[in-house]
Amino acid sequence: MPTIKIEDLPTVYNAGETEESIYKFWEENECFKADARSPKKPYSMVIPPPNVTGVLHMGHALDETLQDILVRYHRMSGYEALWIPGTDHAGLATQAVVERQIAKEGLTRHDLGREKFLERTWEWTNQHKGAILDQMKRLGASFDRSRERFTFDEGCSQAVKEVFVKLYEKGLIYKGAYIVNWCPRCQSAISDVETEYETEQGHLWEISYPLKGESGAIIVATTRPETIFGDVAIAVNPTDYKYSELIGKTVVIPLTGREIPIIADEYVDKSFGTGAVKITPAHDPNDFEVGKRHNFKPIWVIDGEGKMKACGEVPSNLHGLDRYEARKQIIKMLEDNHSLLRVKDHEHNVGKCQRCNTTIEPLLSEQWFVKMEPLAKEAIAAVKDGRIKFIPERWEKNYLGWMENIRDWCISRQIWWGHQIPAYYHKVTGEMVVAKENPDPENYIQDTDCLDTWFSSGLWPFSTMGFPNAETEDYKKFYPTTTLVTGFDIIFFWVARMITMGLEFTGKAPFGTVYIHGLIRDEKGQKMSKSKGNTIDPVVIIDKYGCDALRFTMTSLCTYGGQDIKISDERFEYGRNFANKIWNASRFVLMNLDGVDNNDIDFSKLTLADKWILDKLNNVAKEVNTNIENYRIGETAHVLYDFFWNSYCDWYVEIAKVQLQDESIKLNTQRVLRYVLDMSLRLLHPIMPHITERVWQLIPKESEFKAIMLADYPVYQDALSYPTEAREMELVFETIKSLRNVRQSFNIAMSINFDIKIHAVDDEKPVFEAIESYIKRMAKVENISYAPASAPVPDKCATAVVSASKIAIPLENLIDFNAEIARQEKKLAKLEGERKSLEGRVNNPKFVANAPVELINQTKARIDEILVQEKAINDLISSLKS
RNA sequence: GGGUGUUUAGCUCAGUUGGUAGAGCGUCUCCCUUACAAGGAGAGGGUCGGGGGUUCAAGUCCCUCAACACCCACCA
Repeated sequence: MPTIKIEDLPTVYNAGETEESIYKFWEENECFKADARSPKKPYSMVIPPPNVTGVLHMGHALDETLQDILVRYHRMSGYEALWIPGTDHAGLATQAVVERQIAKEGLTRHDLGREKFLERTWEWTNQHKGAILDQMKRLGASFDRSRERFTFDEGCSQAVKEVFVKLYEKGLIYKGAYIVNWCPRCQSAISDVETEYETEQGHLWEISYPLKGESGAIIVATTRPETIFGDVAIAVNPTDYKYSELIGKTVVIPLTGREIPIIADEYVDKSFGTGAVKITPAHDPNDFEVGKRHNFKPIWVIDGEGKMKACGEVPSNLHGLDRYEARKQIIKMLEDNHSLLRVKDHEHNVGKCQRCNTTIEPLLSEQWFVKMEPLAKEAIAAVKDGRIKFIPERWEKNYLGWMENIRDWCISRQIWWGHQIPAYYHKVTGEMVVAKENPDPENYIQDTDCLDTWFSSGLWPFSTMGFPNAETEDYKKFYPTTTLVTGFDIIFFWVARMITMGLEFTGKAPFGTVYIHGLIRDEKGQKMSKSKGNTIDPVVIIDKYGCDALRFTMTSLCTYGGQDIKISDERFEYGRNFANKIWNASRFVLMNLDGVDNNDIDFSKLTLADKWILDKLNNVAKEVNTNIENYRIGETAHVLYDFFWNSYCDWYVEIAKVQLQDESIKLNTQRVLRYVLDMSLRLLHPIMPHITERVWQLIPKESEFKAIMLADYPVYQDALSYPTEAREMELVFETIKSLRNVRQSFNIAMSINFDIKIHAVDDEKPVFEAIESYIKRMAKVENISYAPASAPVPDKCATAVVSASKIAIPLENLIDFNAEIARQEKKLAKLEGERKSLEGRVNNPKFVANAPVELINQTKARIDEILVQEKAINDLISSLKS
């Protein structure tokens, strides 16, 4: 690396330039590559694979940042850290993209045929597969691209087949006709978790079904009159006296005249609508159940495109009509027929396809399912017995609640892009064989359906490690993974399925900890979405503020409780300013290092301030380690921010400027400055990787280290603990602060130096003498003289009370006595208030009896301290008044 | 209908076992002090949503009410 003159570095940190070159440096040196043969303890993680169709958004930025912090921290803490990246083939989403593309050529996938269409989709996928991971490089993600995987690659496909066949053989996968959530736009079944409910303003139509062979009718309420042709019965509650005489009778469906019976079923709610329900087993899940109980044959009247079926039950004028158009026509027909008695407004929940927001059509069809209950047992046990821990804990309840009421998982999708179901049918006999490979391609054809994308992502933690081969080096070294980091929105979709599949097929929980963070929202707390136009593009933020600024800001907004995070563009100024602070403080230190290339501090020469900052750093290191290990990442950011800015920059660096003037301690001060900077950078590195790496490489070193990201992470050391000195240092701070306070109160410019006289109590005098140089420099004091504590404060003085001593500042022509008296009285009132509340406590016998001794002594000591100060202030006030 | 979360300074939010309320931003003063004005120094600002309880002591534990947010289940 060419020699860089620190003085030539810009005074404003240039994030963009730095980040690109630093990331390249890491990649070129293969810093992210994990070694399966390493003797170090493993720390492993898999990325929640983003969709290949995906574009980087703020949710990724948060998720990837948190993962990267954990990986970098463990890598520096002596673990062999592996983070596997990859992407999800995203069945429906990707297929939709390619379909849109070929639509421009005027083609549908059916025009191309399955094979050609898949070719096109692979082509598209291969072009875009790496794109989102490339974007994630801008986040500084230290994942191992040499191990990059894809949920539809050869290895994952093998894993899927293995799992499918085994589950089938165990009887845990079955095929059957059930009501599924059908998306007429995607033209595929979707699972329960892919369905979202929205409240919609609809109508409740009351339709009269005349009784057969006698006068009278039964009135039925429905929200979906277009399903009328699929009715197989009218159901009433068996205990409903209104209808008891009608049960068993026959009614006639208006418009078609088909005859159906009136039956009794518990399912019917007497108080809703008219208390009578039409039963349409082919198009409603509850009706399907009722139909099954009463042995009715379902009648399909709506097809997979959401259009009225061209069948005998449906009047021919409606054939092929869209369901909503048909509804209008049917209502009109019923009106004409005088069968429609009433229309009421009715608010109800309508299921929507999560992907395209199309209203789903409950449709009876033949699909593949995974029987979840037997699998859920172990998945529940693993969380209950602590093999898997959720952070924060409350998600455990959420997970368990879902698992304990688990429903079978519809895994077949009527799409082409994805893992084709490994079931084969004999062309003639129709006999079905489930196997990894086609037993006889001459005579058998494969099931045309594909599997739900989440089926393959459910295997991700072990399919990426080589499964079904359990003998690969990666599998042996890195499986199971240590932590899984994700948002709560995919606990059911993904986390739950990885747990069930992992336990079933590897016998191990796929990860020990599930760290759930909040979701990113806009400044008003609304979900970010393209349609709302309230999205913030992480790349734009990175360009504007820098990646480290983005990471630091996000991290500092993470709470342990995993609250959602509201962000706006300006919030990132916080991280940018901090990065700039790091940059400039580092520049100062580097400019004053005179080439000092080691941290060999001479401990016999440490000053009070040196010991204080070392003690502080030591405690910060301890806190940071504990915090990260307990997933208190936001807290980590706060601790480091406070230490670096408020302790190191605002106090120690300022003090060091004084110490650097003193030749006898100059070198040691340089070493302390260097050491604390070095360690601070390491502590900050997991959160702000680029700037720390950049600065760290500028620090002169006796031997060339490769990178800060491979350096040791600082830990607490007993040898660096100076609690006594740390407390003594408080006197320095207190003195300087009160002098600054006086300066401000009397409007004395920083350019004007003043003299002070310290009325020191005996045991504090030597301490004041020891810290004179700090006081002079940092409070802009010219001369310091001393007087006995008992001596009266001279006239025309502003006074500061510090600890038990008084400091008098002669202000000749400047003093406004009344202002000074008011200032002191205000301070006195505050002290008195505190003292009284403390005295009330100490005088309470119950407090004395119950409170810890430590607290009692502490309280008493504080009261004594206040008394001393009060006396000092009172003396002052009376001398001012006279 | 069931569940979870939130309510603390003007704004956005921290606050680990109960022990004298914190940060960032914003506001007001002063300052280009030779790392940094994306900076430095200082100030002001809160009866911790309402009510009740436990305790010597409650932002923190218990009960209750209210408002908001979200999740699950779904009634034709």
